[in-house]
Amino acid sequence: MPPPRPPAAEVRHVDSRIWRACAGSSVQIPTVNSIVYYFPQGHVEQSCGSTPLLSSLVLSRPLIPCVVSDVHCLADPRTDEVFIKLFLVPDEPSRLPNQFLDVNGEVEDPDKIVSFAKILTPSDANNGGGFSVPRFCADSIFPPLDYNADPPVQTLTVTDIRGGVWEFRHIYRGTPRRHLLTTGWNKFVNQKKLIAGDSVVFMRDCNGKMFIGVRRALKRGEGGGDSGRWREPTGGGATKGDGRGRMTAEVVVEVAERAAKGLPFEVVYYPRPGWTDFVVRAELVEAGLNIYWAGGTRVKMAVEKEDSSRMTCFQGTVISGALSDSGPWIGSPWRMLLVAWDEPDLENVRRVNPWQVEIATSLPLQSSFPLAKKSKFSQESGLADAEGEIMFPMTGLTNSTMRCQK
Amino acid sequence: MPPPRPPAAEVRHVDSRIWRACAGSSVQIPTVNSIVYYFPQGHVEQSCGSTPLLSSLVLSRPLIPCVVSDVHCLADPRTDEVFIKLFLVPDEPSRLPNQFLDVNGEVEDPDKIVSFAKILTPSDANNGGGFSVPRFCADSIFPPLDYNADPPVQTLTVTDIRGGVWEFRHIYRGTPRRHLLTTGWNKFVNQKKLIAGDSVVFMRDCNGKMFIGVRRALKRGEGGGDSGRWREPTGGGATKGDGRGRMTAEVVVEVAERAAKGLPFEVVYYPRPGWTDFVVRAELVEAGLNIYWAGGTRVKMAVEKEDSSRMTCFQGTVISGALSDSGPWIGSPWRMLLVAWDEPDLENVRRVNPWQVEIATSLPLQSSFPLAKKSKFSQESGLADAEGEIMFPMTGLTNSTMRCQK
DNA sequence: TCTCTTTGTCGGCCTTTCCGACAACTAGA
DNA sequence: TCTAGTTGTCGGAAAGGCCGACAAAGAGA
Repeated sequence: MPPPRPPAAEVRHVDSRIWRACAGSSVQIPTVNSIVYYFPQGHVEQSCGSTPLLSSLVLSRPLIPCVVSDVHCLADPRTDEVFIKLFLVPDEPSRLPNQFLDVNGEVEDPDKIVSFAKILTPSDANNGGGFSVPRFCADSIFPPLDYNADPPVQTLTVTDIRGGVWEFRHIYRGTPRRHLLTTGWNKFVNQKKLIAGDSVVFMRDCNGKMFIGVRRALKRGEGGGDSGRWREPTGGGATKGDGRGRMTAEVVVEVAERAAKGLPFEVVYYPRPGWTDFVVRAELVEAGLNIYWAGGTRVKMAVEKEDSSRMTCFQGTVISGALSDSGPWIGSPWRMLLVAWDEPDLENVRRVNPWQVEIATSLPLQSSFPLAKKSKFSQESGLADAEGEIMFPMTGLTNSTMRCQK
Repeated sequence: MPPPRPPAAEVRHVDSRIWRACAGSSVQIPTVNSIVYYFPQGHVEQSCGSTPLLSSLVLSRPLIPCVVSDVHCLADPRTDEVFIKLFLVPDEPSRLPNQFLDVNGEVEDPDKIVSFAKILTPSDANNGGGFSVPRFCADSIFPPLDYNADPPVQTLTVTDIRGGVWEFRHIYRGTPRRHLLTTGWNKFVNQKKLIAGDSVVFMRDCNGKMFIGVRRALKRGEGGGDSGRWREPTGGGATKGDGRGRMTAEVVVEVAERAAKGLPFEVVYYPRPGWTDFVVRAELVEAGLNIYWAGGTRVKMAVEKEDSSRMTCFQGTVISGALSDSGPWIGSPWRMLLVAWDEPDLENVRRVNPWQVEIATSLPLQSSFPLAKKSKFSQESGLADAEGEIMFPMTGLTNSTMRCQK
């Protein structure tokens, strides 16, 4: 087989199903012509550099209804990170068709892509060449092994987000038996410059063709707190930070100005775990704002457990829930809820958006929060505190199960 | 960079300059609309299987003038071997434009490709991963090394004939210092299934872009004699023979019949070292046939030294030189010359074509046979005896120098 | 809390490949 | 024939990578 081809230097358009699987099943892609709200305040949170100076016009419009005129699913040609570019036209909300694609929705997609993500352990990323394949991944994504063979082994041919083809030897061995990727894995790790804490996503489409994507872990300094259990404790050569995924303050100012003036504009969104989306489906926002968030209201929110790959539903109590009446953004609903979480780990994520939480019912939690509704909360499953610092990562195993703790 | 891509299964069209460098600088590509002679007798020599039975029509036309209507420079998708497909229309010779492309011609091509071929030693092909780079190759083809570094080292990015990209680490080290390819080389050898005796061709175009091609050594049983100094003495797993490059007797019969009837036809020619071309520029043939080859005429011919990569010019004396007056091909000029070579190694290549030799002058040999005229003899630099058996390989170093021995 | 399953990590060992040393060979004087 | 330069081959050494063993962590009872 021929050797590596030089990667195309330009940004690459990605199949939206592959894109969604790479971004994580919790990310939603707005559909063209749907109605959304753009929150310049949330946009500013994700900018890098000094806090931008915004005009009074922008500050007077904390949420701007828009029609989505186009959606580009893209991948960074250098890092393989997926991101999305939204083309938005400010508009008065009207009841046009308003829907989000939803990979976990009730409507079964015949072209559905199954996927599985795993955070790389140090053994996966650093040691001489192996990847421990979780059983569920081997069973649900990889082609069936011949377990009569000794040892059972196969070669996987997998396409990455740039169209590059990789081969991995998949073997089932050891005592106790486990699935491993050996030959070819090390090359992939080195080529993609993966380190412990990054994730890989294995995907399989309806034809059995396999794909692989990567998700970079958050870097130190880019978000608050240590972003993963395997992240290097200090940045001794492990920091790869480059500001990617952050827009400059200047760009945000320009975008917010255009939006406030009613001019068409574009925004780029990197589906980083822990980043709160600043373009949200109008329906969802309105539902959140129609609720009177009295102090003492019990709420729940789906997040990642810090030391786990599973999604967990935390509960808390609303302390206050009124529109901002001070600071630059008077009347803004952005992070209007102040919540006291039952879980002490969440103490520094007390300010959230109303559409990120759901009122906790007294019904059994499992049934009031079925798996099929996971996506309802997924787009805001990352949290940030009032300073926009990220508190914990969404490590995003796509096989994550939703469970609400008592 | 992305990993191996599966090779395209179809035959690949190749840039004619790359093609020429891979085939060896001694091979000429006829140009479209040029006049050539087709020799069915030479075509038969290269067929495999039983000797085909030819009609009296074919036998009565040992050389057929044709116009070249199209030329396809191609590469075998499996072996990377280059070959050429000629589309020929039988015609009476007329003085149309008649020229051959000539890479070594006097006219300097601004897009010229420089190339260097080397026969793989066992160390190059078998051992763990190294390739000894001849100094001339490193100096003339590779980008300049920084000899201040210790050791001087660079990574070469090289495109193969299928468009696949390979990387080789090029290092200058050891005592005494020499150029080596290390990392990446072994993968290339394994991928291309190269063995000692095969050749690789390094090329560089005017933009500095590098290419690599392979030339398979002749296999035992496919040609006469041992075809190389490093070829395995017996076929213990080393034989890769598959008849490739040989047409079946049936195909040759069909082609020859069409040609004799004046119908357009196609021929495929593999530029294997040692194979005599059976489609020859008309001008060259006519010049050869216009000479009266009296017994005793001293002639010289450029061939490969058996134990060397250099081209050498051998001398001999014509014993007889008349058109065939017996056998099936009455009146054929094919291999009409019987020569007694000064060099005993050539004893079993006594029958050659008139256009393969040149009358030896008494002038100093070097000056009567300048480098610029090498190509004049290049298309017949391989030899075959009366049975069409190949006597010695044209190992084809493209930097070969021409020297006539005393 | 106990047990069973899953999977992260380690040291051992085998394979690959990188290296300088040496010697064979060639070209030129 | 001699000499200087080039390059093929070898064995040692280092690195890479595959392996089972063990144990830690997690899930379910």
